[in-house]
Amino acid sequence: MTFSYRHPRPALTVDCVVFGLDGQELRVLLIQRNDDPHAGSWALPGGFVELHETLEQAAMRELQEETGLTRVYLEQLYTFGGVDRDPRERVVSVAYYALVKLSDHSVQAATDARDAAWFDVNDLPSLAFDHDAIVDMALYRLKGKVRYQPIGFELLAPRFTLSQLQRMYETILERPLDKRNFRKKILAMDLLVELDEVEQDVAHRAARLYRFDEEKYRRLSEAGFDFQI
Amino acid sequence: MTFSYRHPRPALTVDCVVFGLDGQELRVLLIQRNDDPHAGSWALPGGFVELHETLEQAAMRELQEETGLTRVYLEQLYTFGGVDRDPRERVVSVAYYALVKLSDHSVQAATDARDAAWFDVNDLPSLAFDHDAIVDMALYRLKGKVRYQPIGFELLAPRFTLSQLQRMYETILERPLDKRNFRKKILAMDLLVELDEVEQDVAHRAARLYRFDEEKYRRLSEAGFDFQI
DNA sequence: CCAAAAGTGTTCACGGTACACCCATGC
DNA sequence: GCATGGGTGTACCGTGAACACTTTTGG
Repeated sequence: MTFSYRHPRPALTVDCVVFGLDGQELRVLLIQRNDDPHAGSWALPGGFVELHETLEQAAMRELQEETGLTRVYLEQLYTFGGVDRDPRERVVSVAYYALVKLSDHSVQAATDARDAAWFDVNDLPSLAFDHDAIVDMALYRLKGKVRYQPIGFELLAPRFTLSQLQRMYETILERPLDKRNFRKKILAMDLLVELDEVEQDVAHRAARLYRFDEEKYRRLSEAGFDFQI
Repeated sequence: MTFSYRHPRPALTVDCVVFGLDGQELRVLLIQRNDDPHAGSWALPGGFVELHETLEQAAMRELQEETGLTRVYLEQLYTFGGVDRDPRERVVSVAYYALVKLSDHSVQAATDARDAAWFDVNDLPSLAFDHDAIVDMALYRLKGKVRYQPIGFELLAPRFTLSQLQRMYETILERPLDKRNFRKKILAMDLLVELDEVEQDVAHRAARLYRFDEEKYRRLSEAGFDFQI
């Protein structure tokens, strides 16, 4: 079966840059291509947009199919429309970036998938198509956005220590932050809820756990509050 | 002649939100649709992406064809992929926003075009498709971006007074700025070149003219300088 | 001489930054 | 008892915000 149109059309795809935080490293989830072009190369998960689904739904579906991931934080990044992005034909791709909690078991499974793997963002293989440029832009966006929107929490477990939170910012921003100033500032925003729990199984004084109060953040930001690291 | 594909494809279009500054008003350029759907409605200029052109080239071409505009500042905004955006079939649209100098003669011509007109951004007719949402997002982006990137100059004549510059920011940000603080801050950035000219034909003390030093801005921002209003 | 906008400095409050030591825990 | 990170306060400085009068020019 074929589909005919009066004018030629570009193919439309979505591609996802999935970020995860592994200790002190920011990682990106890549899949290994089975088919040409670029068979064997690493590439971003993604695929063709179906007629019945929105772009975001397409991105979610491809992530699920190719990496097993569900319920990730997803945000549109940019649409790449270079004429020669794909050697076969004209393909326009709407790129998304996603933030996932590597503490989730669902992600652990994907990590073991034979054709999907996490790579240190500073040590990526060269990627198929223009996917290097897409990753670069995603990283740039993440670095910018994490400072004035509380999206970084999407990379952490629901309960975290202040040190983990600080390490997350240091990793993404690629610069050290002062411990006392960081705690003063983040606690002054009054968006963290101090839990009655501490870290377990650490070989030193156990740190207090906190969670991010999303509900309160929503209320405050509607009232004009500006998150800022 | 028809074009056939093994899988169905969404149509791909570009739409442009063109902003211009007319004294104290921020305006948007709209065109009146000749054909159904929404014949007679006002809509954003835009149209189908051809295979041989990039998305940005498509946006430029449509602007030229429908409004006569050339050499505008153009930036990708967002890609709208709702399933029912267009009643005829699935259409995905890459939206751009543009900033133009209403002082340009080329723009004056477009203003007179029988089916293109400038509207006060706070008094728009209801628009075809989801174009209201596109304008809303463009406005939101403009308000955010103008504060930390010197794109506002794209709305002014090449030579401008400090009062005109301040009015531009007040119009976009929709809040008054303090004259002395504004001048102190903008001059401290040292990105304006004081010209040996003053305003002409005004019924009061003539103001000094300045121009924006793009070259210097480029150099400084590569060195990490942050523009900020 | 009057109307209209141009042009110009100082003070204060607040937030960012720099900086070092004691504490709790597990081994 | 020692190694490891957890947890805490103060002083200084620079930037943002508030604020009012004199000057220039054309009509």
